[in-house]
Amino acid sequence: MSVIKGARERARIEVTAAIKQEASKQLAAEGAARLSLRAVARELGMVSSALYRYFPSRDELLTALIIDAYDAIGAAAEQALAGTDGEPPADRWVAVCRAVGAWAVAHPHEYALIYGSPVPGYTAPDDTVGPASRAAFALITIVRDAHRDGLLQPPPGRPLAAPVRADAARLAAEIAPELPIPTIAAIVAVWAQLFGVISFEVFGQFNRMIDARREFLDQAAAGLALQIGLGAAESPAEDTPEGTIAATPEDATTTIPAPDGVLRS
Amino acid sequence: MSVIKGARERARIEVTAAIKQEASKQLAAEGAARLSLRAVARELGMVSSALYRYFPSRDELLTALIIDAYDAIGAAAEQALAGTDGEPPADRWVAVCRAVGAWAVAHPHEYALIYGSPVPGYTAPDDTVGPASRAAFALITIVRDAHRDGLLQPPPGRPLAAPVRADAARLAAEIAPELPIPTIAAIVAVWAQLFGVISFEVFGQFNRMIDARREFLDQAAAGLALQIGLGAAESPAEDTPEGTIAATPEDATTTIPAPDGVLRS
DNA sequence: CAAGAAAGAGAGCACCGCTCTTGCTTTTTG
DNA sequence: CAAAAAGCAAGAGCGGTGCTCTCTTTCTTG
Repeated sequence: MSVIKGARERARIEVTAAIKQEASKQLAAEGAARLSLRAVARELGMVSSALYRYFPSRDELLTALIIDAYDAIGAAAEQALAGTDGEPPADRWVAVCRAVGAWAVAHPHEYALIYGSPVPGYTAPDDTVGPASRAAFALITIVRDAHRDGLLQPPPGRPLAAPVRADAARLAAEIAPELPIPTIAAIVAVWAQLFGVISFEVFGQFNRMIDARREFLDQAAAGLALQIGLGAAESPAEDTPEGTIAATPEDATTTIPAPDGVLRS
Repeated sequence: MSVIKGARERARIEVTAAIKQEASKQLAAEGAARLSLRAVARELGMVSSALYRYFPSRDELLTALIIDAYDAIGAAAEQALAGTDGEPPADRWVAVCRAVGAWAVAHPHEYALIYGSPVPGYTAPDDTVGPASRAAFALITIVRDAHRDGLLQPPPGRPLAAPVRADAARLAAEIAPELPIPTIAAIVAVWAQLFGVISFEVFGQFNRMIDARREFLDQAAAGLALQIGLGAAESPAEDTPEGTIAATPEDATTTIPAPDGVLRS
């Protein structure tokens, strides 16, 4: 099936990739609102109508970029996860949260595309749900591992209301049957909350409030771990040595271009 | 100063209001992306260029709508707060969170305008910061009251990293000097987390996961209260009677129009 | 009342997404 | 192998957008 079929097919693949790449470039530079089919075509030296041979509409192009973005943030999460195999669950959790946050800050427009405001009522095409859950699965893996190793405490807080419990039970059956129901509910809540913090950071809601963005996210992530029951290890003094958490070297390119117009969102 | 100055001035005020109202209507119906100056002008029976006598650009119009939205969600929070005077802090907290969430669900496009994705790097014009903080102040009021009444516990979790502590201390001096620094930091984190949950709900990220939206938000809100140190009252059994929290009658119009195109965001 | 400021109307510019038709090339098929 | 089919680029064009400029009318004010 995956044999090369001929010059035409190969060309199609290449052109499609080029379009996606140029679109991705413009997305990163200017944001989804300013992404223009005509501009992409112009940059590629083709006429705009030719582009419709490859993507039936602008929305379809953006959907492709959405999938890429989900994949990228998922890959960032998985990569961070992979580097933390033996560590205590809370540390692994914070590491993955930090990786996700760093990706978001480094790719604000892509992040906005997937965790910003879509048209409400829009249900994502099924192609997106797979890539979309990669990041979530990375976090779930930590919890499952902790559970396997007997390091998972029950989440704090009042018992679940019945409908929430029902939802969580259904979810548990799908993704992690061995985990306690309250833990599942806590994961979902904490997952949303993590993206609340990241969104506020990326979207500038912390602007005149928090300067120490990285440290703040770490702090919040640690709090979220606690909420799931990924308690600090037995020796809380050793838990998170300041130097490790608060000052990682790879600061990289967190500066954002800061375009002109506000909105058009 | 506020004396009426003449027919012209009065007309200007009225026309400005009419424009804002029509724009608001289109925003609610179609979303910010589809809000068009020309359409607003058309609906008002004027020509599009005339509209520029009142708003110098589309962005300015949207900024006005942003302020309105902040005011509306702030008013919703304050109104919910006002009805909970004698109640235990955790209950008040949940009530305000629920009011904010209900407003967001009822006005998804307006919510997206203020808590969705702006252009990153955009710093809001100073006109917006006042209205923007109304909702936050409502939540802070609960914490201050709890503190005054001796009902505030220190927030759980590890001690603050130094830079976070510095940010929180600066914030504390501005808004609530009597509160402990860790509490301030916890409020900021929890505030962001709350909007994470609400955003996931409004933007459909919970779509195939959580059906019991309202109960889930209550559950999450209760957890957030815990994180601030607004512990459950002394009698945890009486804490949140199922009927009160889980099933409020006013379900109202939570249905979202669900437009066609996905994105254009 | 006349000068000046404010407001509306209209034309026009440079974009946008998208469609349709027209030629040309590659692939498939009789 | 030639003919038919399918894929592709190009161009023109449609209706829409935000925004600017000029011209005329209307109201305010010295």
